[in-house]
Amino acid sequence: MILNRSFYERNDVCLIAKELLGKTLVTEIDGIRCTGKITETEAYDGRKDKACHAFLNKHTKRTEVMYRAGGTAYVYLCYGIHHLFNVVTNREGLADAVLVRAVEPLSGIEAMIERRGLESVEKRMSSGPGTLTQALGITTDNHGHLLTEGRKIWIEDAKTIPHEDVVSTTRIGIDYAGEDALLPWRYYIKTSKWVSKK
DNA sequence: AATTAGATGTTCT
DNA sequence: GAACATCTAATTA
Repeated sequence: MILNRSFYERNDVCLIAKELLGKTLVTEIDGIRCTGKITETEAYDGRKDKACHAFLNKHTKRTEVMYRAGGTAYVYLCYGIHHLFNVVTNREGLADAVLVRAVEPLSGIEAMIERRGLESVEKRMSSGPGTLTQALGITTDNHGHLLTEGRKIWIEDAKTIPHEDVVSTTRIGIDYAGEDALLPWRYYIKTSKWVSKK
């Protein structure tokens, strides 16, 4: 079942980031269907989190879609090279988002290997925010796409990971955010090897 | 095993 | 110009 608006529009981005663990991320790009189990996420809060691109209601061309309704894809180019995939959450006007940082490949493996330029499946294929998007074929073309329609990109429901199997720790690459860099808003599945950094 | 350099669009100074 | 929600290959120790 495809996750719908009521899942994404809740007013608790950290809860949604945790609940996204274990769910299935699906892409159907260039006619190829690929799926992966979400194993690592990070939460960003537009109102109280300095690390968020939309902190203090900041509007730029890039952040505009973060203010849309929950369930919208926010894809941006990082370091001029990597496409990072986020899910916008909360109601329209409240700019929260969850960054998907790693997935475990489930199907469409051949296409993922091809896109990543690998010979076989290995950890580095999709455990990292820049690599999973490359594996699944996600680019800034998908920026602003609705995840609730089952077209090109969506997320399907799956069993929620039990609380004791979820690790909550600090986020990566946001040292510039001062004290907010210490918030334990990165979540990953303890038993999974498909995690960028333990 | 740990550190460094190089790739490079968008945004802000 | 500088910084940035990164990754890889090469270098150092």
